[in-house]
Amino acid sequence: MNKTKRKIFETSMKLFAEKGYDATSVEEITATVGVAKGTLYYHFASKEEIFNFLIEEGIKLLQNSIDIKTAKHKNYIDKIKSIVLIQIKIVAKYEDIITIILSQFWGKEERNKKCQSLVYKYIGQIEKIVQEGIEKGEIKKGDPRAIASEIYGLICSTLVYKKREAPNMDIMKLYHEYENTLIKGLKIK
Amino acid sequence: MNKTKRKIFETSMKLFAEKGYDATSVEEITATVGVAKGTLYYHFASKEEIFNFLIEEGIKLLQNSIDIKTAKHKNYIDKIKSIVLIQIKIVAKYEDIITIILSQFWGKEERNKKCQSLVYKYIGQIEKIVQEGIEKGEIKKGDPRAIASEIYGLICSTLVYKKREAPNMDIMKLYHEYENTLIKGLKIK
DNA sequence: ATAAAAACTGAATGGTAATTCAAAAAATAT
DNA sequence: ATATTTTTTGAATTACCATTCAGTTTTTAT
Repeated sequence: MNKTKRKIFETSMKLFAEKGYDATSVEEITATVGVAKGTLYYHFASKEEIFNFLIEEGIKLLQNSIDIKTAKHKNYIDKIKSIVLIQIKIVAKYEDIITIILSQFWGKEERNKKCQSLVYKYIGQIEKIVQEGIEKGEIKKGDPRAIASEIYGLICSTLVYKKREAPNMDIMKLYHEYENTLIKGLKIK
Repeated sequence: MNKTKRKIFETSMKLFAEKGYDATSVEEITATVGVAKGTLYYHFASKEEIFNFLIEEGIKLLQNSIDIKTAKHKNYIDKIKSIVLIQIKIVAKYEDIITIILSQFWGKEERNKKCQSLVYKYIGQIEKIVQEGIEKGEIKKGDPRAIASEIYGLICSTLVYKKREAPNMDIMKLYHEYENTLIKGLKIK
């Protein structure tokens, strides 16, 4: 990706997270980057295209991490543990992109739906792991859909915690809290 | 509240939830209700005022329920249980208002900040209960802030679950899932 | 029935925003 | 050095949108 294009992309991400998609104008993006409006339209077909680009990047982050890390573990509780930990790490590192996903997930506009389908795909992946874990008798019986939503909800919990609490929260401490509550409940006996 | 005013309020709520605040025009609100634009401005000073009204209503819903229900229980685990159950019920009943709170919580605009301060007040209330429960030795030791965020996060989990799964989800079934995971982890022993 | 207050109207105002495009500048190839 | 392609510019276009207000209709009180 071109240097200018990357700058436009990163600035958009920052502004979308701070002000929301609609409240961020193309004018403001280009003024912040220091280029003319036309330059943005040379690199991206529209404001919407920047958004789509962004969401795809964000979900890739989550999904790739899951694929790689969960494969390492044989035990299903360990797989879940690694998902929970990765989620916290991603929130800490890519706060802006996660903020955008969480704020744009709701609603029925085209933009929202794109976001939803990507998030659902992600939750589906968690669900599948939970499902298998239950089948193998490693995870306590329950509704995999509900459990997957609960695990995904920790992304929201973590971001709220971070925004409320501290810019430099203790990742491992938070992870152990989740391990002691939600994850403990998933274990058999 | 006047009949017309209520209609404007309810229509705004529905549209804000569906399309987001910025993407919903005053034109669209009044056209849906079937009144002239001026009527909206007779009842509300601005679009922003409708929003503030809405957020306050939403948080009152959560907060009043907590005040009433938690007071009924002496045991702290039971207090937490009742919060978790109320949250699910409120998401089921007032989906629109919760959608708006979850989508408008993020960001640094005036509107977002109003939302944040109200949500933080709500989480603070949960935190206080968790704190007391730990002090009395009824809840397992841990960071009350993290646990409170985790409990609040169940609102997000529930709404995601509802939007993904079913318009008429089984409230008690979902509650028992949360009871079996997160809440179980809070118990001593 | 009349006066006063409340509710409603919709055209006009002022502003902002996304997108286009013809021309200029910069980079690259010949 | 010249031609060609890529990148950048910013004024112009088109559209929409929140808010105002002078005037009208409806409701309420006397």
